[in-house]
Amino acid sequence: MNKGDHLFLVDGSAYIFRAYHALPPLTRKSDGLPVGAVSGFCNMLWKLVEESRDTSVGVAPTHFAVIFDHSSTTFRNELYADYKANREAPPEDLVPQFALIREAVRAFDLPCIEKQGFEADDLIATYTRHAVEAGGDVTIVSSDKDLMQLVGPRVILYDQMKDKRLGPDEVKEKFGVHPDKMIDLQALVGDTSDNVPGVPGIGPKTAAQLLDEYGDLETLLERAAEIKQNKRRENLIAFADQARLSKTLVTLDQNTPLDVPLDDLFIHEPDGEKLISFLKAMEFTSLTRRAAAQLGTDASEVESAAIAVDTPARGPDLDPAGSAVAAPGAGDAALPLTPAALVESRRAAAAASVFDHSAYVTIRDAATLLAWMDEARETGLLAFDTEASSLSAMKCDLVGVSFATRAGRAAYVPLAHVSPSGEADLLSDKAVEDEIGPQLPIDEALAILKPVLEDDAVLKIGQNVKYDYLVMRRHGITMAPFDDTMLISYALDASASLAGHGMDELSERFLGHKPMSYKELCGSGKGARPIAACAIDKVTAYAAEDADVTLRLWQVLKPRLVAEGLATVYERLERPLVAVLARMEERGIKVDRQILSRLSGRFAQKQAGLEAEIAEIAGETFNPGSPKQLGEVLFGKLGLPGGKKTKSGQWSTDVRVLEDLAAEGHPLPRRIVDWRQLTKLKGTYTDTLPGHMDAQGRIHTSYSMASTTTGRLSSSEPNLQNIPVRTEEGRAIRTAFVAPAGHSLVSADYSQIELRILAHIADIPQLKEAFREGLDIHAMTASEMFGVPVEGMPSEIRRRAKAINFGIIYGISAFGLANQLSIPRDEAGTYIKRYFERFPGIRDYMDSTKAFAKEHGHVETLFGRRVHYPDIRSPNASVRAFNERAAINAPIQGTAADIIRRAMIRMEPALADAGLSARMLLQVHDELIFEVEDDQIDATLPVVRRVMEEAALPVVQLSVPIEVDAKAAANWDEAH
DNA sequence: CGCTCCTAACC
DNA sequence: AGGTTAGGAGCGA
Repeated sequence: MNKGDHLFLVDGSAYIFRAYHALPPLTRKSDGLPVGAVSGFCNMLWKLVEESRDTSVGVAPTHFAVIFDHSSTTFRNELYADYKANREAPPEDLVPQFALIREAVRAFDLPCIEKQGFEADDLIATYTRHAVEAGGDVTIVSSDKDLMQLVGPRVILYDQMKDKRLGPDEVKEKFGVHPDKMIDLQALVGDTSDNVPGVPGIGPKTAAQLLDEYGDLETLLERAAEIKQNKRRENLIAFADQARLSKTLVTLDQNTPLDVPLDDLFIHEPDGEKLISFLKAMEFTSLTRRAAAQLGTDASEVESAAIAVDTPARGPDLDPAGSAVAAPGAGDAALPLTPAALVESRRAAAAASVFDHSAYVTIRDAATLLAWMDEARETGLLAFDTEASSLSAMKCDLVGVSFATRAGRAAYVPLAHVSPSGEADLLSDKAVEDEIGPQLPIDEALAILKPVLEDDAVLKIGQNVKYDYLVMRRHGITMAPFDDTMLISYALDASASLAGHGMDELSERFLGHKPMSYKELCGSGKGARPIAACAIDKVTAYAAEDADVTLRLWQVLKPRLVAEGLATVYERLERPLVAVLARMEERGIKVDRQILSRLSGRFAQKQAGLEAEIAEIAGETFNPGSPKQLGEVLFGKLGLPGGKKTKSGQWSTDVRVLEDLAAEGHPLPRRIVDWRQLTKLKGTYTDTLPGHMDAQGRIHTSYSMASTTTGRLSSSEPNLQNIPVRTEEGRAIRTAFVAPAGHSLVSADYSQIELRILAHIADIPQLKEAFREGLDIHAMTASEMFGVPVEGMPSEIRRRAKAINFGIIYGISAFGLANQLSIPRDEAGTYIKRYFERFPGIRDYMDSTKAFAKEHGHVETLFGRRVHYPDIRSPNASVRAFNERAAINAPIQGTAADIIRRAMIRMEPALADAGLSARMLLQVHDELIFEVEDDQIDATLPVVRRVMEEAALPVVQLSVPIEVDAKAAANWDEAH
């Protein structure tokens, strides 16, 4: 190659996929051979060759090569096993075309280059380097951003589809960095399609900005501590090595050994006959005609080539019917069936999962649905998932259901899909059916599903079953029995550092597979469409995949319960609660709209008054809701002494700061505090709750069983576990929670449950004694610590002791206690020391819990619930300390959570046995709320109290009494 | 539009 | 200081 020569390098593999996806699927030759991608490839290549002859556009090539990936594993996999790990297997009908495409390149008389163990990109990089060193120019035909790093004064990238040429300036414009910084940029951003990790939270824009500021990746990583934004700084520090690894992954190898030297890529005149004969064999008539005309060959005189195609035999891991994950019974039978062996075989099988969307079935008639239900009866298993119009189980409409009977075998039944064109109202039913195909009438489909969903002999498997359970209940079906993969995962792996138990996450973790996302299906933001208006074949792929994933997750996770000794936790504390919570959510609690609206009005008035005063005092109108603006007014304009700063360096304006300022006599902070409280009450409660009411005036919260680490429930949409109680104005909101005529609300709450549990677990004689005698526990603590008699104790002393008691439960620190009591840290330290002297059992408990957690990586409640704290071994002292405190708290908080769960599970049968109609509505961690017929109140209270007080029995007999206060009243405020 | 930060409601 | 959910501000894509 000489100066002035021009090398064209075609990224053949990228070309193939573009050709495949650009063309309608399943283009076949007359004998059935799929050739769609070959056709697209030939057309693109032909066009490229034609264009490149036209010297008016660019420089005509003197050298030319088409370069392919050879194998899926390269040297990069040695650096990083997961490289390209989430690449899906190529579509089935594309596989036989790979060989044909290489044939095509040869027919064009062009060099066809690939090399074992190297990616096409590395070969391209190496040829590019050789060409540039020889003084030539290079055009790389590809749009892959991985190749941008090669762009330079003599090297451009050509996107043939878009007819765009990218030189250094265009790269800079597109990515914000020059090509020589592309590698650093890619290392930061990562690449999901190649599974290059990058740094989380850094996208192309941020990366470009950071590189612009710091110059290059290494400098950036070294100086990461200077970055202002919290999350960004932490990620850059935590993932620095990951960024460096990413950099080596994305850096192309320019020194690949070449089997074909650069000079051999010299172009020569194509052999017309060879090309025409190939094109004829492929039955590409129009391209044959064009090529014949251009090359001056008479196509009719050329014999069609004999093309031998080997369709590779499908390996077992490509079998969509799913030997990938063994069906229970079949694949497992040969194993020694110890729990651990079963777990291991399932884990290995699941990790090798292959998903094939094209194997999923859309069911549009009764006969097919019946046949699937027969299959479920045979296997005794049915993974089941409902698709509905929203995430709110109590409000949504059913759109379709999907299920799987074994790994890889899954189907979707569309039930209420509408026209994607969005003209549902204008179209007749007939027109809709013509557009989207027939759907089983919803009643007919549910009638077929019902006997199986209610069949004792068929285990239903779901992910977050409570949702599906509720949706089906609203259609008259009560699912049973069932397993819930989310709850199994929660019982197994509840952890502070591992994120969650959502299906996508579990799938990636256990199956190594990223399922189609809801966004991918329906879009997001403005472009989002309801699932009912999405193309049914896409919904089939999505929904059936969910059922398939759920089934496979169950196969991996369920055996772990026994192997890890958590079956009891799952079966006694998790699974039975699903239906209990579902019924509570279904019932909802009655709310008086009038009371809320009156409160809103009152709050609004006060709020307006305060706003006027605030503006008056500040001498300007500003938004008191903006901590930023408020900080400027208080500490800038008014020059008040600023105290704390927040993590991001702003002045803190939280209650504590404002209260302190108010104590110093300035009128503004007090009003801000009041304004904030009113705004909170109004915005979060009185204004918002009415929007959650149904036509009957009831609010149905949704409980999450798997979103806390400790075993507590959480409540959302709306959160009914944080309804105000502390202040009088806040409590007024509780008066709006009422019972219907002839009924009252009963509130029953455990008294000091966590402290009692602490007294039991840590075995503290004085505490246990005090609880047995029914003494004031905080006063007793104060008396022990400060030597003050309980009689006539100043309230401040008791307050401090109370804070310490709570602090102990929270895994006390001098810092935290000092903060809570607004006292110096050394004083708080002295308190803690004295506490430990008085109650040495507490220190022993804390030390042994920490030691246990460090050794095992988890702690346990009295009922065996496990909470994992892997980070308790962190080298970072503050991370470690945080995990230690959490590990101390978890057995206490978690045991309390277990106890109330047990009470809830036993409550309904106990009430029924007593012939009572009381209905459990809400749970607020240590409190249960019921709706009770007025004439049954006296009979109900003792039953409720007894079930709650005896909930730990017979598994655990606490050495302190458990006490429950229960009261009936017209509204929640008075009952509490 | 979506994310982070700050604040605040609860046990 | 342990465990949560929610709303508004502010910012960047």
